[in-house]
Amino acid sequence: MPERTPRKDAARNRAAVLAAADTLFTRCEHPDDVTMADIAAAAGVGKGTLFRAFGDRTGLIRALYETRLEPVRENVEQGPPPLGPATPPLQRVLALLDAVLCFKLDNRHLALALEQTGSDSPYRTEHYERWHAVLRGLLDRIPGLSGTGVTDFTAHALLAATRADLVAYLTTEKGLPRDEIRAGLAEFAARTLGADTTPGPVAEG
Amino acid sequence: MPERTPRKDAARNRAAVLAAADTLFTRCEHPDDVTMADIAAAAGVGKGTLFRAFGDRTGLIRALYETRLEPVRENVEQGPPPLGPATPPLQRVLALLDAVLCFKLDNRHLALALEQTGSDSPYRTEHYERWHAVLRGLLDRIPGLSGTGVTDFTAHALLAATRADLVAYLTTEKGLPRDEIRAGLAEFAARTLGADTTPGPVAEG
DNA sequence: GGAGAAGCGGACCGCGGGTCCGTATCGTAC
DNA sequence: GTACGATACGGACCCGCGGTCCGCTTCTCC
Repeated sequence: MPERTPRKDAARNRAAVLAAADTLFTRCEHPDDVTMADIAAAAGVGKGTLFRAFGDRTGLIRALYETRLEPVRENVEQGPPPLGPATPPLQRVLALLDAVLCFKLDNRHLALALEQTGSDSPYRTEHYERWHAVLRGLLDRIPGLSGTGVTDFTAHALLAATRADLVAYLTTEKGLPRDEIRAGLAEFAARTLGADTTPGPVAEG
Repeated sequence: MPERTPRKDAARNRAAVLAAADTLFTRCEHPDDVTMADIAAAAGVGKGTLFRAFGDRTGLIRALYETRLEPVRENVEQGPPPLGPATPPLQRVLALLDAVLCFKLDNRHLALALEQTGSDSPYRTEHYERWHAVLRGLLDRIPGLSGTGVTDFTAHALLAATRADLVAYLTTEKGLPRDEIRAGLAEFAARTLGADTTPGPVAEG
């Protein structure tokens, strides 16, 4: 439990690996194209180092994902409206979903890599539990939804609409432009929340 | 294009492999536990036969999935209400979603295996396109939704709420009972469709 | 600067998907 | 029934990837 501080070279290498993995996942066509050996080589590091630092492939991807996600998390937890806590529930739900969607659009390959890490459910992650808890809490505060006991499922369902492979499919296969997907999600969410449909343009976070 | 009929032993082996794979996937804890060699052994067949018949692992899983799904498809396309075509759109959407959900509950491991076939998007399948097309067609006929141009996304989003890994997570990790999930999905769907919430009990198909 | 802990790296391993080809079986023509 | 080409069989084999191991290097602390 003393949580001793890591050695200098270890910290440097860890950062190098994350950076290398980031660029590799960004450039690649499909997450499987990026092997652990590739990442090690790109980081100028041995494979052992990489596994020592992150445990396994899933651990590395998770760490990278969390790192990238950090700014969004911060914005949600203590940022200004419309993402921050001062926003009224309904608008904040919409803002949050849009933020998650945009994140997945911007980090398509990384999110894909994370979600399709075969042996490990994408739902068993810290950040998913976090999003779900926040979303559920907001839904409970929306009139007409609270107390029905289905806010839990609703939160899951809304997040499911931002799944990385769905996003990848809509953009890559179907060629849908970014804003069309955002508008689709926004209207879908608004509808399930009982808000009237106001499809006005959305500002980028 | 002549599509010559397969040899008798080939047909027999194909059936044996499908049957073996079915029981193995049903029994297993996680889809990855079932290897191609396992399936071949259980079917009393060489690995070569298996790959000759189905191309690759994905092909085998897809074939098995489609086979299992066939009755549901038939019911939707030409069965009696509430799944069949005679049902008014809104109710039929609900019935269809419930049918898909029940299918995934009943074939959890198989659906999981299919959806997490790494290198191949679960959206690029015949049956997904089919469900989506049907659903979208129904949504277009529901007053208050048609013409908005978002029925396409809505159909995707509704189907996303039935994703196999979400279902697996809710049942296995969260321990939610079957009917609670069905009720959750039903209410969620009803809400997005603008129907008032009538959480009455649902009959099993 | 010396000792010991912490970290490094890349040869190595096991396993699983996919291939290959000599052999067995089937369908058909006679 | 038999002979023969086409088709399918099967399991030894290959390859690539995630993950491990251990002799060597580098850091840290006194």
